[in-house]
Amino acid sequence: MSRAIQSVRGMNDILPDEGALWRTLEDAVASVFEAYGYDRIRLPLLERTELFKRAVGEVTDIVEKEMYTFEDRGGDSVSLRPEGTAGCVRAGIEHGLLHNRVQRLWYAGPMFRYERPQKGRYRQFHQFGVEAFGLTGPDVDAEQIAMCARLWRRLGLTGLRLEINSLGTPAERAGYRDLLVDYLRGREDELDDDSRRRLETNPLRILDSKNPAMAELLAAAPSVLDALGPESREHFETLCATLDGLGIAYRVNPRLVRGLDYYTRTVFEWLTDELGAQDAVCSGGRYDGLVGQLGGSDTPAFGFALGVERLIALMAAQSVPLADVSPHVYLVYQGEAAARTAPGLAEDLRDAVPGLRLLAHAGGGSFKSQFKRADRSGAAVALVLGEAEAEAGEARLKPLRDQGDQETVALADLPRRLAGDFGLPLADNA
RNA sequence: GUGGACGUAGCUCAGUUGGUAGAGCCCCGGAUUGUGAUUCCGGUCGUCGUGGGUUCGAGUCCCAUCGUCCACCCCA
Repeated sequence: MSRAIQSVRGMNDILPDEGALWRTLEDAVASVFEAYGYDRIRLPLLERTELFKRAVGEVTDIVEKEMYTFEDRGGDSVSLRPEGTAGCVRAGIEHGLLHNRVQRLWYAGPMFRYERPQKGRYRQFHQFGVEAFGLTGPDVDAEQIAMCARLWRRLGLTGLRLEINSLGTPAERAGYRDLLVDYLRGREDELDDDSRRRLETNPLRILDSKNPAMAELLAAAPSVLDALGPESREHFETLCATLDGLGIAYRVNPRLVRGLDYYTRTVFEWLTDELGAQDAVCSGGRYDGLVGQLGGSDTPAFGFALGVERLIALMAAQSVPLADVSPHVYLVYQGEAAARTAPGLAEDLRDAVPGLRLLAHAGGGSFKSQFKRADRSGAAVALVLGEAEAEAGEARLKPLRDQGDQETVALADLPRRLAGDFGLPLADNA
């Protein structure tokens, strides 16, 4: 026997056990996003490395040490996407989707980052992403935050906290950066090693350091919000007022910064304290400069991404109600006559009752083990077609979940009976 | 990349100062029971993550390696 091959580290199989969880989330996301008029776009997993360098930022950790980058056979440097916005903007520019018009898009799929795996953090992970282009005002900012809130309600999730902040225009942000660096330089001996390193590379990220020893130092640091110009300030204040009007609670966190370089003005994060260290399930913000930076005409934009594995974990932790994906009917058949009629019967029932989930299985072994299998399938009822029933043109119907009495039903009556039992419509010609 | 914990049957785990591998669940077969539940009996599955070393003898000690988990870091 040869050695079994394992999956690549940090790349997880999503087993059927989790099917209902994923399905519930996918359905909710699609319907909520569509309710706001967002259209789905499907994007490649692989892009030119240059795209991410320009979009995400050359000196970010993501680009410097977390991308799966390699040369393809033609010698071009390509990378597995570490996030979705860059590819979405690239596609929008390439196909003229963003030119002089408003565009609302969403996408879903796996992202790749070479990190050390831990709870809520994997090398292949999944995101739902939303991007709106061509809208300057804080109303889109509020719209997308409201979409998130609606999704939480729709899923039945509770305890998610919203934090918001504004980073200002690139110029304001740069000015603030200098202010912050000056402040921290003056206290360099109080900084921990990580912060001292980031002073050179990405000073804003020092603000969300988890080291409690830094808390006092950072509390006294200058705030981005004070560095905002009048227009950025008004944008932020209008956003806050809109959220108030919508009844969406939030906390202004002037130390909330994002790891990607392209954000301008509004940034936000939805946090939970039920998932350990990886506590952000959703985050995003405004990126008015990115489209121009990637070669398109200047176009304001706002977007966010949901971490699917984290939301799934939260849904499981909160025992949220799930879509039922188990079969309605488990059809067991045994004997020659039954074997002839059962496959046709199964097809006819699926035709006659659209939406009916029917699993058909040729019976081997005793009916006892048949019923066990039927039970395990999660089906609501067993439909038993033995030799005698097949001859007589009927079947035995037996509830599985609570052991009720079985009854005999004529095959001709089955469609109406099953449709009624499961609240499904009958096909027009049935 | 750094630190810590852990890797024994499909799953959850036990395995005592080193003496040739166990339980429960699951699964399969049977008995009982007028249903597939309960109860009872029987049965299958492991080169104890992998490779070295110490020893008469290692799941148990040592080294290496791979993997998992948690935290840092990073971020969804």
